[in-house]
Amino acid sequence: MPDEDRLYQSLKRAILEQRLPPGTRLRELQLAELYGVKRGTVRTALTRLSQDRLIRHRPHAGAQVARPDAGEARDLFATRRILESAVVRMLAGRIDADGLRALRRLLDEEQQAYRQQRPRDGLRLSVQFHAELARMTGNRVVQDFIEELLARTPLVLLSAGPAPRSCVNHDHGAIVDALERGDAEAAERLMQAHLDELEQGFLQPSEPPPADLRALLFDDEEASGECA
Amino acid sequence: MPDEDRLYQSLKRAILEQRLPPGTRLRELQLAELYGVKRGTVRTALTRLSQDRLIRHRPHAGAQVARPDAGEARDLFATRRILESAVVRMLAGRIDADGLRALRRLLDEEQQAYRQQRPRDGLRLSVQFHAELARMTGNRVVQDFIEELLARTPLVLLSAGPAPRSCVNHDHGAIVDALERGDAEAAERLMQAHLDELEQGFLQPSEPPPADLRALLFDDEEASGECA
DNA sequence: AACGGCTTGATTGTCAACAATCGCTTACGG
DNA sequence: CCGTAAGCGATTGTTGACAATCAAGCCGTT
Repeated sequence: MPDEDRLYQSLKRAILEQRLPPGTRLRELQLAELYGVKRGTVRTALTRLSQDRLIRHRPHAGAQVARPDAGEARDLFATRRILESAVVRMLAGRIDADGLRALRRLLDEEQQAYRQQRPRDGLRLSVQFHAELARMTGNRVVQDFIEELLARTPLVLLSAGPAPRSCVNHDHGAIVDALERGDAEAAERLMQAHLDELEQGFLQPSEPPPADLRALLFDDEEASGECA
Repeated sequence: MPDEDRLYQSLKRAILEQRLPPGTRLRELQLAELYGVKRGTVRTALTRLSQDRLIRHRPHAGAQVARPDAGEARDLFATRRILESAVVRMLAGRIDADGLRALRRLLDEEQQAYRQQRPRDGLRLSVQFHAELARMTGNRVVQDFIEELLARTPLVLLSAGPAPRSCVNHDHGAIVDALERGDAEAAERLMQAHLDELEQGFLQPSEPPPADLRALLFDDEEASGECA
């Protein structure tokens, strides 16, 4: 079933890249036509996304991209602090030269993307940095949890304040330095501060009008958008 | 859709209570007849369980209860240590009298169940103790993660060694005492030790023959079984 | 003009029949 | 006797049609 997985991955990625704002209505027939699949396929993909808490699925009311409230945002960031602190604690000192090189390469690409006004790529690389840290622990369970939280993070950010968040001054570099020194405490502290900063980027709620889907969904390889 | 949720919850609970051994084949038609629902209903329930990693779903090969390997067992326990340490750290000193009373009541019931040779109830109450701790943090994200890990724990235990695990000498009481004293460090240490103990209950692998399902699934309110 | 009920269109949920695939048995040849 | 390949039964995957439900607009009454 490559069809269903394609759809699932595509929607998940669209949410992760902040192309699908919270509250966006997802109509089965519309998605089926857009992706050239049957409605049943759409249905199971939506079931899976619902289980991931990325969409809300109320009986007979259809599916819409999840719109987490402030409480969920708080809980989600608290959980990220717990898990990602543990990740850097595990990694400190134990990471090898190849790993450090890979992380620094991501850092470079990320900063370059932001400098060149490609904030979408920047966001993607920033997320990838966190995912890569989790992957390096070798703990698949932690990795899966963190990836789930990474996918939900754009939703809590966009639900809380309007637009282009996560253009924070990236202190990812300092974390890598601490990892290289084997300074677990500093790495933990820096990671927590980093996540605090991200969380504090909150603003007052707003209501973004859900636009047409086609442009949002089939943008997988395009770059566009500005960064405030 | 109460039907589909009923099935999902029932299967999940059967796995949690170790009534469904790892590797048990779950045939769609069979489940549909057992629960008096249509096959489509079974199908979406299985999709959800698969997303929870409680079952394995290979195309055209059907669904079976997940059979996690030793690596997954290690990762799962490591993750439980991370999350549940954080839970008791958050709770230490901040838990109120009502909370302490509720926990101690669970402890009593649990010990009583084991003393009265009702290991199934004991297991259920033991799991409930961990779930209750997570709930008390007020962090729904952490709570959901821990509940997912609790559901998967029986699978990694049964996949690694044969039968009636988790009849460990329960040191839950000491954890509650530390929480009452507000001794976060001790609570963390005790929780880690407790989980270590559980993990060390491993034995060599074995192959339990998947028996008939009806007896296993519709045992929701019955008590039976012995404890080695 | 405000209100309530009704009709209608759109959307989701359900179902049963059909198609595809897999594992196993069986038959055959070496 | 062993290995191999074809056939078969069982199981899963897919599809289109139908039923149920909801939201919105319309109409008539007060």
